[in-house]
Amino acid sequence: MSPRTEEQFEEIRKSRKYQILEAALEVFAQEGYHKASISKIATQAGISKGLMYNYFSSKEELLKAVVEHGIEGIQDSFNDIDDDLDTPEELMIFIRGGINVIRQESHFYKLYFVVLFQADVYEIVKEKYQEMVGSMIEDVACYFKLKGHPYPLEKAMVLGSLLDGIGMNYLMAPEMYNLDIIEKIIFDIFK
Amino acid sequence: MSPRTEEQFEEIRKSRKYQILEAALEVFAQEGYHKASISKIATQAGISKGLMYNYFSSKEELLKAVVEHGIEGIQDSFNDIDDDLDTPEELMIFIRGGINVIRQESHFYKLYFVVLFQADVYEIVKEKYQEMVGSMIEDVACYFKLKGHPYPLEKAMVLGSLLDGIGMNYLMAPEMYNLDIIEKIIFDIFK
Amino acid sequence: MSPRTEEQFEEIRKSRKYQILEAALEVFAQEGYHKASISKIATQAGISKGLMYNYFSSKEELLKAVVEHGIEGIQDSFNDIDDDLDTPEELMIFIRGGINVIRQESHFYKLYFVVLFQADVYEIVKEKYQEMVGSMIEDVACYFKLKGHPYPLEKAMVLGSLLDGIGMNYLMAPEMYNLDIIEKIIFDIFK
Amino acid sequence: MSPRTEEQFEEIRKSRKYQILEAALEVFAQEGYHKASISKIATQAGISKGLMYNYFSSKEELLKAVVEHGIEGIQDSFNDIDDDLDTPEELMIFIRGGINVIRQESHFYKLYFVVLFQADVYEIVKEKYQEMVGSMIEDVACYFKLKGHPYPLEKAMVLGSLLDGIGMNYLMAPEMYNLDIIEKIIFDIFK
DNA sequence: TATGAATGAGGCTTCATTCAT
DNA sequence: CATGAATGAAGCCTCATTCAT
Repeated sequence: MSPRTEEQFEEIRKSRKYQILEAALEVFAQEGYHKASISKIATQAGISKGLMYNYFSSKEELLKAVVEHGIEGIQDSFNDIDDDLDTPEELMIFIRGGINVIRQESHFYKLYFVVLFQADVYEIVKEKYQEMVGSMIEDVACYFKLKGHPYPLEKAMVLGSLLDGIGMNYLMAPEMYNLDIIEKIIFDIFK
Repeated sequence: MSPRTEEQFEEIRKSRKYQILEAALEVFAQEGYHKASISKIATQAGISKGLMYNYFSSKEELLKAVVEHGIEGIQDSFNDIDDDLDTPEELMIFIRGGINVIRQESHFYKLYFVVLFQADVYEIVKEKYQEMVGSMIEDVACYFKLKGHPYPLEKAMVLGSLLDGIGMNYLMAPEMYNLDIIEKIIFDIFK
Repeated sequence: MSPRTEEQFEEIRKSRKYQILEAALEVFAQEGYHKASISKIATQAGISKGLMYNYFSSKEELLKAVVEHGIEGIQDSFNDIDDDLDTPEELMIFIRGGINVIRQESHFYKLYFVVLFQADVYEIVKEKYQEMVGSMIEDVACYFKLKGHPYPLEKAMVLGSLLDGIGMNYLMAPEMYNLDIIEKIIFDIFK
Repeated sequence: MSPRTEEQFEEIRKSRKYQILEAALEVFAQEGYHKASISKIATQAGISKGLMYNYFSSKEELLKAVVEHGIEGIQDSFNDIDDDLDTPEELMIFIRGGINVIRQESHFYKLYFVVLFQADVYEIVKEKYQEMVGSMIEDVACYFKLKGHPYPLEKAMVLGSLLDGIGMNYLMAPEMYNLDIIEKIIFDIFK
């Protein structure tokens, strides 16, 4: 067997890292930052505690990486929509996108809330989050301004908050929230 | 000289208990259940760690008591409204009530979220919360049914979620949320 | 009401002290020295923790007093017998006395073992105990010497140990030990 | 350089575990369960407090393991005898075995008593002890039944109690108990 | 004399992190 | 690169003891 090339090592590292990030996302979301233990995350990722520290220098760094990783996922989900937001139809698509994130990225969404309300944890990832949220709100505010709404920014905030609230409650009791109907109601409100 | 009377002891206990509950509410809301330490809560309350256990038998019990204490506060805020919810005016009063809670009971509101997303912690106070939230949603659903809305329950959930979302975001960045304008927008939506 | 006389005070103190000693004996025997809490003993005695310290300056002092108190009880039980030990009949009476102590003073007997095997606790009351045990062994050894036994001291120790062992096991499972039959067997052995 | 093999890890764990069990046996026997601190046991074993929990999940589990460990030791001491108990010679061997346990496994013997009289502690290891004691008593009762004794079970209990009592007193003051002479006396009694 | 609030040391346990191999 | 043994700080909780009233 010839020794592995540098590229192969790089490949291994990348896939390991992904493995760890996925495991960490799940555990953080399930248990919260402080309750989640490195040990459990390592087990979930199928590696040893020691190896974790080869990839992430501390629990905090791991969380930061998980959040970055998750934001990328969210942004991918929104990417097709984000571009333009001019017509009501596009707003509907945006809203539907938001609700789909709730449906599909529930792990990350949960982490989002878990992290948001853990002051010391939030500090760690504040910047990344605000960047993500800010740009979305801005886009939507643009739309409402275009439509002549007197308080476009606040209206956008209301929409954003509504989606957050739906997501939050849906995560708590998915069986009670019929997202299809709720989507219709939201359409009806913001059309 | 002479020993304290029973009333004196009761007085001491009552005021200490209040003192601890307030401190705990603040620290739990700030730090989350797991990060908040009994030690810190005791310091915040100006007492020794040991004394905490003279009033609450465990951290869990303390949390339960804090939540109960907080719910009482909330219910006081809503007291005048709870009764009937028939006219749009009454719904407006209800919404204003919700927003006032966000404004005034921000500690409890934060605790509400902090607890909601920590599965193991939520388990501790599930019952108390569900009772509070359930009855409110029901009242609002009744209103929408009365008004002939096709999905009254879901509509009520949307309103509830919106208030939750507003509360959440307001807590994260109060300086960015103009609650007066937002109140108007919500009125406009649900009138 | 005329103020209480000094004698009355003395009377109260004595009866309180007795009350505490009885409660402590029970709790110590039930829970062991380290597990037993002053709080529990006080409750059992029907007084406050603080008052305990008016009568006994520390937990250790309390234990010492309990043991002294208990030894007095045991010695009373043996008093009628101890005097002379010359005939087999008298030995029988002695043995029966020992077994009756097991039957009747089980609290103290239990404390005896509990204390005996708690090195630091034993240190506290070593002297008292050894004094009590030593004098009994001596008496019995005298008897066996009189009877011409080659190792009277050891024989006495065997009898003493047997009674201790019976007591120990009886306390662990009284329902399994038929003391009447066992008494007969012992008689048979040492007659 | 290269990572440890699984066998190396196993070796480490086995020897550490033994080290801890020995230390724990000594400290538990010396101090009793409640007084013995994990801290002290760890120090005695020459390891850190934290490491203890890598091997035993709690103080209770540690005690259980220590008792099991001790019972194995005892059973080794009795191994040659256990089989049959038919002739007086075999009973003598049994008795000698019991006395040798007193002599050689004094730590465990002391633990036996320490645990026996701490109700809550006894509860932890009840099963293990009862199994050990029960089978011994049974064997001896069988012997006395064979010999036509009217109360074989009680006679066996008397022998068991005698050994317990000897053990107890020997542990309290080994210098005063000449086990060789006592052995002879016991032989003489039960022959 | 009598109470129980208050303290603080110490015990059990968890867990992020380090390190020898 | 990979493992898990090992450490130590920190957290929850208990309890003997003190003290104001």
